[in-house]
Amino acid sequence: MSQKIQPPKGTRDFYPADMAIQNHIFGAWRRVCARFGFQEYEGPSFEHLEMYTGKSGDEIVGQLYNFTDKGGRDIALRPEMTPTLARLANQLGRNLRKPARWFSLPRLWRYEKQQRGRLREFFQLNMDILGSDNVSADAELIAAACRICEELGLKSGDVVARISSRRLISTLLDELGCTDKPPVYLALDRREKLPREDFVKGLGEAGLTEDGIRRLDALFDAKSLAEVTDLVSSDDAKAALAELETLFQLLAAHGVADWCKFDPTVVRGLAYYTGVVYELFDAGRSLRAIAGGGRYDDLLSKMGGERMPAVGFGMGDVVIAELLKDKGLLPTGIPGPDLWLVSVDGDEIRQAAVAAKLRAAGKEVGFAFGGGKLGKQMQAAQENGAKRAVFVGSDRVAADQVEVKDLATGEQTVSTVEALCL
RNA sequence: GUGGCUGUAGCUCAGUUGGUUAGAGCUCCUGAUUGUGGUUCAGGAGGUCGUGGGUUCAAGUCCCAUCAGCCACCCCA
Repeated sequence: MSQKIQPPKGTRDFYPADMAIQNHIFGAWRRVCARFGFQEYEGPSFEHLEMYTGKSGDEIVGQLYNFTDKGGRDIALRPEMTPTLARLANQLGRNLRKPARWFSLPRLWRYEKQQRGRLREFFQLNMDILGSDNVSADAELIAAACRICEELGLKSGDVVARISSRRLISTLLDELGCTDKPPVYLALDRREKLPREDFVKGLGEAGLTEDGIRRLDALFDAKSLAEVTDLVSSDDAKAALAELETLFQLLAAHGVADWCKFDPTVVRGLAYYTGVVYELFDAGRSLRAIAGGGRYDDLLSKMGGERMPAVGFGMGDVVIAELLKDKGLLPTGIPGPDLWLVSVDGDEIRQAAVAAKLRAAGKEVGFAFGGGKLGKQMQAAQENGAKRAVFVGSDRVAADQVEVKDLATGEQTVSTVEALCL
């Protein structure tokens, strides 16, 4: 047993039953994307290493699967899709029809220690809208993320989209005289984890006064947008707040208000977010984030293109599958053919001919090789997930007839191959 | 990268204070059922106890290392 080669750490094997689950999730992703008018794109599964180091610095290399190819090029398996998307968009330049609504289902790789909901190889739905400043685009994506959860059988009480705004925090920090924002974002992101004094100290070093820290606390403790109104005074901050209010009106119009909640503590560690940010979690918070995203208006220009407002989110396949499993919402068994031929007289020539005729008519047909006892053939029909058994070569019916048994109900009827082709 | 827990048949697990041929359920195979599956009954196959080393008269049971899994931290694109 130990001699057998195991799959590499953090990877998964997909047996038919696993693929059925995978296809269940992918199917929901594709259906909702289609309903929202998104178009699918793809890119290479590996890119130049600098595409990732340029954005996040060299320490990112520790989390990449990278290598030098035979031509001496530094290559990395893609750990995320957004840089590839940005590259594609920048290549198109002005030929990109805006706003573009694009989605992709990339397989991604990250060299990380695996845990529940986090593997080294996984899939992630990416939905992005390029070229729209409008908050309607933000709403569109949040609504899509909620609809995907719904499509998979989850209820609004199972999942909550926690929504905040980088812009709101940023403009408030301007008001408070903050000179160095990135460290503040980091501190805010860990507000619940850091000891209080470290939190206060960190903010103080970033130029915040005691009064400023008090106002930040008030923002982070706010349970609704209304509570924030009194906390902001600058025009910029008021505009950011108004944008959030519009967002929630739009989300209500989309019919996903029950799924969404204003939560100022959502900051997201990623530096490139500039506006609305959100994360979807299971209500019990027992798992990692199901999805996360936001507005990143400056990213494409930073990657060498022209300014291009953009919004997007990513939803991994691992966490959502865990949640569906916990909720008992995963399909069981393997998908089988509609029909399973059972040869009564052992005439495999005739069986093959019947199968060919049915298949030509578009029917799904399987059968056991080499015939065998009817009990065995019936068992094979069941094990292969067939819905109906078709007895071919029965002497109980006319030569051109077959007996058809519904495996779920046990009901058996007489028919003909021609009738089954319809 | 740091810390903790775990690793026994294909799967889920039980194995007393270290002591004769390592157990159960499920799965699988065969038969009851030579024209019909899912139920039931009977029988059978399948582990040297993750791997390597050490302690001991004796180790699945103790110690070390290593690999793998789980959990937390870190990180989270």
